[in-house]
Order: sequence, then C-alpha cells, then structure tokens
Amino acid sequence: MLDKASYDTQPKCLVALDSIIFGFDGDLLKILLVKRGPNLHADTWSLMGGWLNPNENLEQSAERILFELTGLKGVYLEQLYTFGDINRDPIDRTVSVAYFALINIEHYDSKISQAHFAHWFPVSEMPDELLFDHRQMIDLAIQKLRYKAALHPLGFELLPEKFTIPQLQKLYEAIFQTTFDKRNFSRKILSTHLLVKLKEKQKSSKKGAYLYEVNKEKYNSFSNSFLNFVSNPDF
Amino acid sequence: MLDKASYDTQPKCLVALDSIIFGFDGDLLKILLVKRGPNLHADTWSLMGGWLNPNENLEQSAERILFELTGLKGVYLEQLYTFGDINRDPIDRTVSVAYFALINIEHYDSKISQAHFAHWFPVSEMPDELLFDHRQMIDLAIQKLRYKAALHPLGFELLPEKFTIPQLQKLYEAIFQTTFDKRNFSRKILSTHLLVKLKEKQKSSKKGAYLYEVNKEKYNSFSNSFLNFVSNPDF
DNA sequence: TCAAAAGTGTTAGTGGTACACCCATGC
DNA sequence: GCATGGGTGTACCACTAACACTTTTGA
Repeated sequence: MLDKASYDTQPKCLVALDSIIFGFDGDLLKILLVKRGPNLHADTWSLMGGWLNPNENLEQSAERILFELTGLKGVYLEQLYTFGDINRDPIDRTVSVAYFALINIEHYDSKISQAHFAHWFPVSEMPDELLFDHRQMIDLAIQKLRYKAALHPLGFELLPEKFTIPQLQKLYEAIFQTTFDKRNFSRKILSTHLLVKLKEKQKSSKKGAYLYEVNKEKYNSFSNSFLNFVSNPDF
Repeated sequence: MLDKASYDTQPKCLVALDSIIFGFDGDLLKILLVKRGPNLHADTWSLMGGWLNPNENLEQSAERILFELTGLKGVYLEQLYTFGDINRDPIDRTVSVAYFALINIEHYDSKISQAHFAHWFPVSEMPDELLFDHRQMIDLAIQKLRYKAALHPLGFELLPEKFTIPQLQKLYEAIFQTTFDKRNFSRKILSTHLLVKLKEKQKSSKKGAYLYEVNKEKYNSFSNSFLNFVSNPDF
C-alpha cells in the first residue's frame, strides 16, 4: 500500500486556509468577512482565506493570510476543523483547514482591510449567501467559541489590554446570547485571580469602573486547567 | 488573489488520513499500530493511514481505511487535528488529517489486521520510534480523549453493548491513570440516567455484577450537554 | 470459612444561584 | 437631586468528596 510508487501516482489536492475572525466592539460579537476579488466570487461575502504556501506549515500560512488582511500579528489563532467535501469548491477539489481567530478590534488596521472590501458583521446578522461551505465553518466556529469560552478564560483575547468587569461581562453575554447576574459574574471571574485590579478607572459611565489587566503568567499556566464560566450551557 | 488562473498555478499537495484507534481490553487502554508494508517504512510502527480518495470526503476516506484494517464499520470516529509541517513526510509534502476512533475491542476482527501486522499497544508502552509525527498525533489524541471523556459520556463506545459499572470504572481509571471511589463513581454515572439496569449478572467475579446497557435515545440527545465526570482533571 | 469483588448511605464542606441595597458621578 | 451604572454581601440549595460496612459466592 505505501511504497514509493504510490507517492507518485497519488492524486494531489489543493489545500486552502480559511479564518473565522471574531471581534467585539463593546456591544456585539462580530465576524470579519471579505469580498474576494478581483475576478472570482467578487459579489459573495466570504471568510478570509488563501492557499497553503509550500514553504510554510499550516499555521504559518494562516498567520500570513491574517496579516495580509488585518495587519495584525500575534493574535489568538487556533485550528478549528478541516473541510474536505468533494464538491465544496466547484472549480477544483480543495481541502480547507479552518482556523478561528480572536482579535482585539482596537488593534485592527482598517486601512488594509478597506482595500480588501472587508466588513464586520454581527454574528446574528450574517449575509444570507456565503461562499462555498463558509456558513458551516462559521456555525462551527461559534459553537466552538462558546464551548471553549464556557470552560477557559479566553475571552480576554477579544478585549483591550485594560478592561473593566462590566465590559468583560458584556462580552460573555454577547458570546452566549444571554444575561448574567453581575454579582455572581464578577465573583466568579475574580475568584480565578487571573485579573489584576489597577488604580485607574475608566470613566465612560458616570461613576466609572475600575480597569483590570490579565495576569499573563497565571493566564498561561492556567489555560490548561478549566472551570465553568457558564453553568448550564446549552450546546 | 483568487481568480481562475490562481487555481491552475497553485501547487497541490498530497492529503493523507491517519487514525488513532483506541481500544480497551478490560484492564488497559490500548492503541492499534501497524507496520506498513511492503516496501516503505516496513520496520517502523505507525498509525493506520492512507490517502484521500478523490471521490470520497475526508470522513469517508477515514472510514474506508479503518474498515480495511479492522473490518469494522459504524465505529465512533471524530476528526482530531490536521498536521501539515513542511517536512513531516520526507518523501513529499503531505498534509495529514488525523482522526481518533473508539472501538469495542471484542468486535475487532483480528484476522484482517494480522495481515497488516497490527498490534495493540498499551498507551503507556508505545514503541520508542514511530513514523513521521505519529507520536505527536497520539499524544494529542490521548489528551483529547481525556478532555472529552471528562465532560461527555463517550466511554461507552469502548465497551461491549452490555457492561458492568465496575468495568466502566476500570475504563475511566485507565483513561485518566488514576483511581476513583466506587461509591461516588457509580452514583455519578447512574445520576445521568443514561444506563439501563438489566436482570442479568456478569459472573466473572464471585459475587457477579449487574449488567447495564446504554439508553441510546437519551445518549444521543445528551451528547451535546455535558457534565464533569472527573472533578479536577489535570490537563 | 475465608477471600474477593459488589453494592450501598451519611456527613461535612464547597461552590452555585438568587436576590437588594448603597455608592459615585454627570447632568 | 436624580438618574445611571458600578460595586458589594448573604442565605439557601445542590453537588462533591470522604469515608466503612454488609452481601454474595466460589474456592
């Protein structure tokens, strides 16, 4: 079965990478979509994607593509799932490795992405028509984001370095499409000791709220243990 | 970037599938490895793998390959991760989609697999040398099996249709390399109401233990909710 | 009758949820 | 001075974890 000749006779296949890019504007959870151009699928919104480069591994290619669109490096990027249905791309058989990315919307360089016809869509207001199986990719990404966020404190990746507890709560409420009791929420978050309270306050409200930042060391060593941020998630 | 010409000029890539096949013999958690033949890598243990077939999607190819080795159909199969490092296969660039499979070791047809030089290795006694990045695949599969088994009742997939609570406990102890209190364990398992107690007893011990079977309906509707089978898993 | 494995109940502690009031400030 | 959003404490309930004895039966 596996001999040298079989390498030569095996049909090869195009390999693409597509990224589901999540952002949070303080109110709604959003996904970044682009209109690909210039010739093909120019009228259809799609995920940001590109081809696997022969001298890059999968994650490097995904990072490069993300950088080309958003100008961002070092963002949270995680492999989601690989899609390989026979006719998912009608032009030629393509296997696509999907990644999901969490980015801080404030860092996002809108200049680059304007050139690519990019737009942030709230997760509840996606266009009806998306390229190929991108709708399926997005649905899976949302599901996985909820799953992970219920068990791991990865929500911070979507916020600025300094943020308030009410901001964090709004984010979780956007992810899970629900509301939480603020007393229980802040107690649960603070009980992890992952947040460091700062002296400064953010004064976007009348009273102002204390800013916090993530204790990076603890966060990194913590990311493999887990807890229930959401008690009875409905997956 | 994405026009028709780009499809023709894009380098294509080999796509393979590899399966990490878990089994449980009542005592140890094991993984099925093969020696590939006849020419290439004949001396190295490896995961069961094969090429993506142009007229199959990813899961269908993985199922076919699994069937060719074990003679089994309809087993629990789940996509694990896609590996694409540049030189993971020194002969030619190959992207490999890894699946993990849970099979009931009693159903396993050893005749077919003898022809493939297959052998069950306890997870704690793997050969030192494995093909390509297969060690990495196995490590990730064990990690994911623990993660999922801690939250979802998927352990049943590794047992016969009828099994006893002590058997199930031994399985979980093998997965997590620890021991559990049997009173707390059985209470937790039974509180899900996923198991139906049968009249029969299994008499492999002196006293004999009651057999149970899975309530399939409940199990299927349950698989998306979750609970902590293991309280403080060390991931 | 003894050894081996199965089966079962209670208690104390922890963590989760529900709930209401005061505080600081801008207008 | 009032409306807005921020911050905090308590009581009850449910779940978890720790722990020991009795039952059955094959040898």
